[in-house]
Amino acid sequence: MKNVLFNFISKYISLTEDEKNAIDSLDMFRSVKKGTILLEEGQKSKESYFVLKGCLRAYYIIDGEEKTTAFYTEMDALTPHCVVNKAPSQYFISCTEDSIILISNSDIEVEINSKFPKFDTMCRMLSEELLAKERINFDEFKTSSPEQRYLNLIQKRPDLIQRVPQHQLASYLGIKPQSLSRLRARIMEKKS
Amino acid sequence: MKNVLFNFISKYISLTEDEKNAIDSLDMFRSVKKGTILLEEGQKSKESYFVLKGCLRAYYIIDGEEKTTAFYTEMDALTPHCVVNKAPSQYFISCTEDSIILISNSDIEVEINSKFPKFDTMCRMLSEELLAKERINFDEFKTSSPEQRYLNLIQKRPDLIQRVPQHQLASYLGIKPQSLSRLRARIMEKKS
DNA sequence: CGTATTTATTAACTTTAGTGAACGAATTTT
DNA sequence: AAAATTCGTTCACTAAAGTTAATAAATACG
Repeated sequence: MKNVLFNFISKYISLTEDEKNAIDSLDMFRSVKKGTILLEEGQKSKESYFVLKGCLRAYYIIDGEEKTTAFYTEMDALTPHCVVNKAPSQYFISCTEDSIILISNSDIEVEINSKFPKFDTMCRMLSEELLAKERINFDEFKTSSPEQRYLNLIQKRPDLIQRVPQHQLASYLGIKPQSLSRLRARIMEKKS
Repeated sequence: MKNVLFNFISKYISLTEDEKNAIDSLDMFRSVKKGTILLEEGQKSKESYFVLKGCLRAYYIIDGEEKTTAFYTEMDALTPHCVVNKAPSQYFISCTEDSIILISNSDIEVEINSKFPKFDTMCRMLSEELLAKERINFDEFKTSSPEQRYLNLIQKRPDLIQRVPQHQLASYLGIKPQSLSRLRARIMEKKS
């Protein structure tokens, strides 16, 4: 698992042995059981997550209903809004599978970043990249119908359709579970 | 206008006179006329933009139709996907008003960032902030109906409704111009 | 200035999503 | 193992968005 992390980092910066040891000594790896809630609405957390194995889900509870807005899987990084904003979280984050994740604390990050400016650069590159990706994603969502979004998801993240319950996928696609069922039936119809 | 920029920067880092002069000497301020296209589909640009005054619009052309996905106004920063990705742009960026903007080049940014690590930190903070905001925005979009999105826009960016043509707003809200017209009529109906 | 084009609205009709309810299947709880 | 809950699908119905077309208003252009 350590190597998975170092491989990921090496896409952005190169690390010396010293730096690798520094990261190692932070002891950020965590095994979390399916169903564990990492962040709750109203909480002021300072934790960011990096998924090495498994799947995290972000969801709101609006009028008593769960609204899933994001899934984070292998190699996905997530800094919740409340960490950046220093305000109570508006959403929950839970594990949809037994997962191995990296948890970092923003206070420690500040320390590390000032000790190793390289990390600052890496974080900058990573969040610029994630921002660009997020925008493209949003654009695709805006410019397509629920059916197109579903077909697009099959192409881009086929694993999600297997590993995540249908009703969570539905709100991820911005629709109700019944509509997703219907839409899937419609697609099957067309194929035959 | 210079002061507007320095005020913005001061939210993230503090600058010495030397650093201010360094920025100044880059001569990045540009006046652009309404209608100017800053980035075209297929282009490999290295330019990022910061809006001091005016409004930029990002749009795709899909099946011959313009699909507006974003507006950038005063104090908004924008690094197009193609700059991060080093790939041809999928969308256009144009000025919807006479504007004063800052144009920076990614090659120069790399230089500046290595000379003044502070800038690296600022860029990291800025893009982390923008990423968190973008996600919240996307979440709101996903979890609400076109009508709610429109009402939300009135609250959050009332200026846009004034300064931007209706049909561009429509695709920004993920719907057709006719639907926006109808939806507006429906809201008026309810109020009375 | 008048003409052409673009923009916004309205209407009729079609398609698709939301809603509430019912049902069996799967999963969890006891 | 039985009971309870959750999940996915289907159905009938309602509400809202897409589509096509017509028209009026605003804007741009020669």
